[in-house]
Amino acid sequence: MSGGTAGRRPRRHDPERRERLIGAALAVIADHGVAGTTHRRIARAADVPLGSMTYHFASLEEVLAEAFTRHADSVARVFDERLGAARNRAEAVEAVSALVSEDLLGSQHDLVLTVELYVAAARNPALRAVTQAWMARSRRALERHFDATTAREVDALIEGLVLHGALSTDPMTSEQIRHAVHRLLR
Amino acid sequence: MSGGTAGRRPRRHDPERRERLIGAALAVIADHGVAGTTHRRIARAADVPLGSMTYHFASLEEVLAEAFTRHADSVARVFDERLGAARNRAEAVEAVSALVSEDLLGSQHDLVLTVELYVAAARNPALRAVTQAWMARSRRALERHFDATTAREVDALIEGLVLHGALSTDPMTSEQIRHAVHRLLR
DNA sequence: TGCGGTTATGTACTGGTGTACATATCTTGT
DNA sequence: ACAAGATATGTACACCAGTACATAACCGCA
Repeated sequence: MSGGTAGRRPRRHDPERRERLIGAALAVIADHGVAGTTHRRIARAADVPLGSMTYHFASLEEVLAEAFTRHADSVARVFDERLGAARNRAEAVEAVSALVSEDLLGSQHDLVLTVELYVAAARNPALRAVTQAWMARSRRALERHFDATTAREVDALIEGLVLHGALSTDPMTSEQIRHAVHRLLR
Repeated sequence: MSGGTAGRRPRRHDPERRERLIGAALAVIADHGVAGTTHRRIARAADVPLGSMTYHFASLEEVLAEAFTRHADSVARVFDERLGAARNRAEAVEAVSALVSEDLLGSQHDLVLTVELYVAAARNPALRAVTQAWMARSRRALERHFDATTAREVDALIEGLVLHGALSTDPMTSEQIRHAVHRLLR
């Protein structure tokens, strides 16, 4: 209908295209998984020609690394904010509950990205560095309110609750999550 | 050296080849991830010709489904045994600790397989059924000793401890794991 | 023993992939 | 205004994947 034998498409002035591409990559990963993420799919999602990918990124691995780095950063920022706002231990416990049920479990998009990152990191050293930096940052945020041992344990519980929520057809309610967090930290 | 222009290789009588292929598939998944799992790689790992794959399985998806089903079964069996042997709540708590630090975190092979299953399940309904049956079975085993709410919470904690252990360069010790489990179940 | 169907094997085919690269067009600094 | 370099675009190529299928060898059974 619209295209047919489309001629050369008009060149677009598009600074920050690289950033847009990273965003498109995250969308594709969320939709199709790392396994289903290709140069062509990302390009289509961002509405740019294939060649634009190879111009802006040296390899597909580089795209993935940048995309996951951005994802981890954005989740970590929320983590920091939630816990930074807490003024005492009770508020911190509440912050963790809210973090899990509202932020982490709230968006199926982010949920899937996180799990995809986990498995990709298991095999890619660059991505493993990303997850480790992220874990360290989370723990540091938790240690503003809890001792090191406790921080580590809560971190593991959070991880489990998230994963459980991502996979179960019958995910836990906010109340159940709050109950679990309180129970560990009581 | 050995092959050159190898002629037709002698046909082998090999009942249970199908089962062997499933085992080979698990090895390949552990080594290369689901993304890096191909008919050819599995065939090479099991030392059978490519055509044998398409004879025994209708599709690669079918191979994955059968492989993960076997994996989940074998992990669930250990789960059942550990908790079945516990005679009271204290022993059950100890069983969970041992389960995590010895069985679940013991083998890098199984660990990787589990994470790979998680992400594959996020996108493949057949595999999602596998994980859900597995989750249900775990919870049932836990409910032999704990009420439903507690069972669910422990299940999540286990999941988190395992994932944490799979990704961290600095995994928790058996003592730390025991401490975390006791803390939730105290 | 011979026959039928099950199992095994090699190979061809189509499609999609990452990447390289020649070309075209724009922005920016002078 | 103009050159130079940065950015954009289309296309080609080599490679590897899943799958289909024709052929061959074997087992079990009458």
